[in-house]
Amino acid sequence: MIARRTSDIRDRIYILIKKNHTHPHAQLIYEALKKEIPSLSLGSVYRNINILVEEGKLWRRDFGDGFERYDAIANVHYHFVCEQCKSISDCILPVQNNITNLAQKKTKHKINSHTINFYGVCVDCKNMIKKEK
Amino acid sequence: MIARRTSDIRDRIYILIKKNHTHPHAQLIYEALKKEIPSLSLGSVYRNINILVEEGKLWRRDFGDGFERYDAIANVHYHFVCEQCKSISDCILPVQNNITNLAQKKTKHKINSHTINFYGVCVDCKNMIKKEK
DNA sequence: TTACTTGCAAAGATTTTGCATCTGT
DNA sequence: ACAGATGCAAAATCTTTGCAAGTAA
Repeated sequence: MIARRTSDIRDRIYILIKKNHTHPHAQLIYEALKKEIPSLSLGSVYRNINILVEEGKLWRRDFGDGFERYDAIANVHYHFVCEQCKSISDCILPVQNNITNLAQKKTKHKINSHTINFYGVCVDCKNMIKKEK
Repeated sequence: MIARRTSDIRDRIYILIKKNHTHPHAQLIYEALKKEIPSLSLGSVYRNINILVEEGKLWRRDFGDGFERYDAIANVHYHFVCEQCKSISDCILPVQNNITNLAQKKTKHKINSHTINFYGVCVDCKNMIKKEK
């Protein structure tokens, strides 16, 4: 492993992703931190995110909207994706270990983990639709 | 809706995705069909895939490897992603409607559906590892 | 004939990378 | 001083799009 020096930028990126449960992508992280660190460059955001992923502090998540998004690994949790506004939010549910067991019985592949994404309409979009009626 | 004419290319793309359970991405579909239709262009593959998605015949799937992959909608099923070779295969398991119900109780968002991805090591990679030992 | 489809190449969008400079240790 | 970190811009990768030519109905 490469010896890492401390990096204020890297620390801030990690804290931001950890605190923010909307799983922001690189551009959004860049815009948020640019306010505090005007000299910040987008390349550094990408580079540091990749280092954090390598170090196992972040997980890359893809929700199919064309951006790489990230999860600060703390506890396993699932995700909700709004089909209207494409927003992503955490879905706190007990880890369904029985699903992994069930799947393991059906396949010869070795299963280590699983992710679940729920799709639907978020509260905000539901309210918006109500008002339009 | 736009009036669609028949298109041999579009038909072949649909059939290929339907038959092939590895969820190939555009470039792979292009390479496979190029053998049969030498004049084929990558742009047409992308355009036709998008039309099929619009028509509801395909679903876009993202497994986080930087490519858009596709599913010919027939029956709901889950996926297995090999962490080593990144291959994707179907994981046939009864639809876990209870999970959707469970999640619905925990959130105010309206949940319509869910996807599950299992991660681990596929049979081929397992065998490869065995041989190396 | 009309207007959808195609090939080609250029343009877009997101992410990575080379290089000179800066900085933590 | 050394090696990692940064800013900047160019490059790489995947996908979309404009345009002229081809073609199903």
